[in-house]
Amino acid sequence: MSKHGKILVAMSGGIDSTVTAMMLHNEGYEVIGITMKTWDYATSGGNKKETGCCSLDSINDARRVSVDMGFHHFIVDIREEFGDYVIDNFVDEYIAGRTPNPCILCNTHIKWSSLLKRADALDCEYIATGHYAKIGAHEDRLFIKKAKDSNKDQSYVLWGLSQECIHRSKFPLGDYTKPEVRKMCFDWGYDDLSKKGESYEICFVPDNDYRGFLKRRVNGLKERVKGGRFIDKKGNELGIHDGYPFYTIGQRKGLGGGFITPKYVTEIRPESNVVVLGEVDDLLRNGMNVGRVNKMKYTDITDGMESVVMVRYNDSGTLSNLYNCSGSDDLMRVEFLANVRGIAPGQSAVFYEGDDVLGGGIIQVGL
RNA sequence: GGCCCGUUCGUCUAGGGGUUAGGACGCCAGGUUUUCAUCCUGGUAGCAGGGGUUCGAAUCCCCUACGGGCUA
Repeated sequence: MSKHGKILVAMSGGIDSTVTAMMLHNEGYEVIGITMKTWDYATSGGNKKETGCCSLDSINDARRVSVDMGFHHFIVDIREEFGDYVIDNFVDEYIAGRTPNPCILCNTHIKWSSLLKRADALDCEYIATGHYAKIGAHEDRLFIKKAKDSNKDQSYVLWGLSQECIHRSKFPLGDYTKPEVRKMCFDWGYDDLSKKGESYEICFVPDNDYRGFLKRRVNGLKERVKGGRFIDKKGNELGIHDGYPFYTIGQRKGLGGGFITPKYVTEIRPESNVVVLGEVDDLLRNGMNVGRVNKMKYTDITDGMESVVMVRYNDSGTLSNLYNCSGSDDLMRVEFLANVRGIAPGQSAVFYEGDDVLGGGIIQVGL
């Protein structure tokens, strides 16, 4: 039998997950591929693109690669829980005037739990994914660390993983750069795959038009919210917009012209269907409240602890002090040491200590 | 009814005889990006209309149209 036992690998059919599976196979694991069906792609058309987690033709691609490499392959249908949890939350958040990150919600509440459930059923101790991230240890705790390839680092999207999830996860790509992964893919004979581009749509919004998705999903939404007002911070009307759910804090494009400087969305008021526009500097905040905090490296974060905090994917991070909020153990206040632009409620905040993830949460409000 | 001033990309504007008519905002297209965004690069587009003067007119002159200001 295999040297290390069985491991369940989440496969999308793209470069990253394919190389992950091959690496583990070469290390002596018995690889079992698994692909999640999160959404009904039947009507989406034949778009051949890879994405970080799920893609349109992922199921067919993943199955083909698995069969080719001699792995068992399973498909898990999680459409029901995915729809109930991720998609409903996605819609509710926009209706509430916030900006959700469905991929993170899926990671922390759907993907890992259903993978682990399958791992148990298939007698696998570990699951593996193609995320660019590493795992570190501190005393008896494990935590996520930034990947070797800082350009591809995906530790940000993993802040919500529980200790149990991390203990049973492996991220083989964390020690490699994307070019190295591409080369491995090529060297192992998958030259077509190695040249594949990447795509970035939300898996359940294949045309990349989340506004259109919301309109189709929520009956009467388009008519109900259209004709709202753009105003400036003094209350002067600047124009008419399509409806508050179709904007996000910090957004610049799609606001119409006629201004001398670029305008940005600085505030969204769902109750009055008003979107406030302002200058770049109007987006600056010196702190924020973060809810649903998951602590990772340490069991506790002491008040005033320094951390570099990311407020969006690909944000370079800002040195900050962290404070607990009395009365709630999953609510924290972050004070930035330099002003930060575009704090969007609903997005994730992730706290770093060097490369190590201290924890993260959902932004409630900028201060 | 006399006498002045103004009209340049969709918008705000630079330019006052030889410019590929420059910039900003918008828009479009690429790039970055497992969310939404930001950001970077590139592109589209204009001299109100008609006559003159000149080798040459966005620029000088005249008329027309449309906007502002003193005066009967």
